[in-house]
Amino acid sequence: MSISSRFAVGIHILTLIEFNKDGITSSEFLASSVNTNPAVIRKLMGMLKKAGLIEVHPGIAGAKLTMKLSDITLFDVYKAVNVVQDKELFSIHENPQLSCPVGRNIQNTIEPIFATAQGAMEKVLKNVTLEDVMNDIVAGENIG
Amino acid sequence: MSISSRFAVGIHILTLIEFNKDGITSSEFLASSVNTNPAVIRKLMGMLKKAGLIEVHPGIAGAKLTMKLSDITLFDVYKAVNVVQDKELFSIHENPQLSCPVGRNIQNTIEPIFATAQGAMEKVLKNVTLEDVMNDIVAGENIG
DNA sequence: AAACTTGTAACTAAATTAATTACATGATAT
DNA sequence: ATATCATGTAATTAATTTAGTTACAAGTTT
Repeated sequence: MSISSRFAVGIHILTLIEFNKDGITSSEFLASSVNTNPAVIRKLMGMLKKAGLIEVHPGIAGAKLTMKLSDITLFDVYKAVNVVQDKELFSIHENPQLSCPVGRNIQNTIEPIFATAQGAMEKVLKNVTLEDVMNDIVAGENIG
Repeated sequence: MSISSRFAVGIHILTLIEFNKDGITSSEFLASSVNTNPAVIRKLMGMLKKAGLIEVHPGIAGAKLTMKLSDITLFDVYKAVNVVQDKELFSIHENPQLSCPVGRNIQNTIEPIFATAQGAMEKVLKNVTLEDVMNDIVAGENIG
């Protein structure tokens, strides 16, 4: 199964807020670019706000970033939108048979390997900032 | 969301087949160690067989590995049990608004980043063999 | 033929996702 | 102050996936 598109949409939201920084970026505006329902966007905005990435206020139209794009990594977004919990990218079967040598050791053996694999994936996300994403979008505009 | 425990169970199955190589490793035997239903195990056995990792025959009790543990990586198991498709660890929202600069570039921008992150995770799995897993299980037996 | 095994299909309950609708609450402009 | 518009949030839905369960056909052995 795949990691929720909340992550991709979260990146989209933050990038577009910056792209539209001189205008008002409402949930409806974002929803139209993402092509989804404004309520979906508002739920995500709530998560991004809770993580301290954006500033939004009830009744006041528009969201703003709280930091520079270069200070926000994809890992920050990934954590903000809650798509994968710590050490839970891979699930391990519960209650193996303890009277079996394999059954009683498999969890302890596998867990650190899975954690390492998850960590390697997350490290890539830590090394990409929203500024990198923005630059690529702008380049796509100029070349494509 | 998490990657299916089919992966962890697949590792369990293969390791136990080797551990019990002088005996007969039936789906019922495996199911009791994993603590699940034999039909679940047989379905996984079918996947492992299709991937060429084990040999099983209708009507004949027991499965055997087709290779040495040191020749099977966790990545092989991961692919065999079909838990994550190529370039699909992360899902990306479909149909963003093409009239928006961010909407029309976000997919192309994000895709390679996600592929890199997935690749980093999978690289870890490629660098661990079932022999490593077995050694850790044996060590757990001797120390723990 | 009886007993046992693998291979598979059909069905279930639980969990998650993404979308949708609805509405309370907050802010603002006329 | 009231109409208007935005955010915040809850409830509901359909679709998908998972893991388990039951059942049974087909192959093998004794």
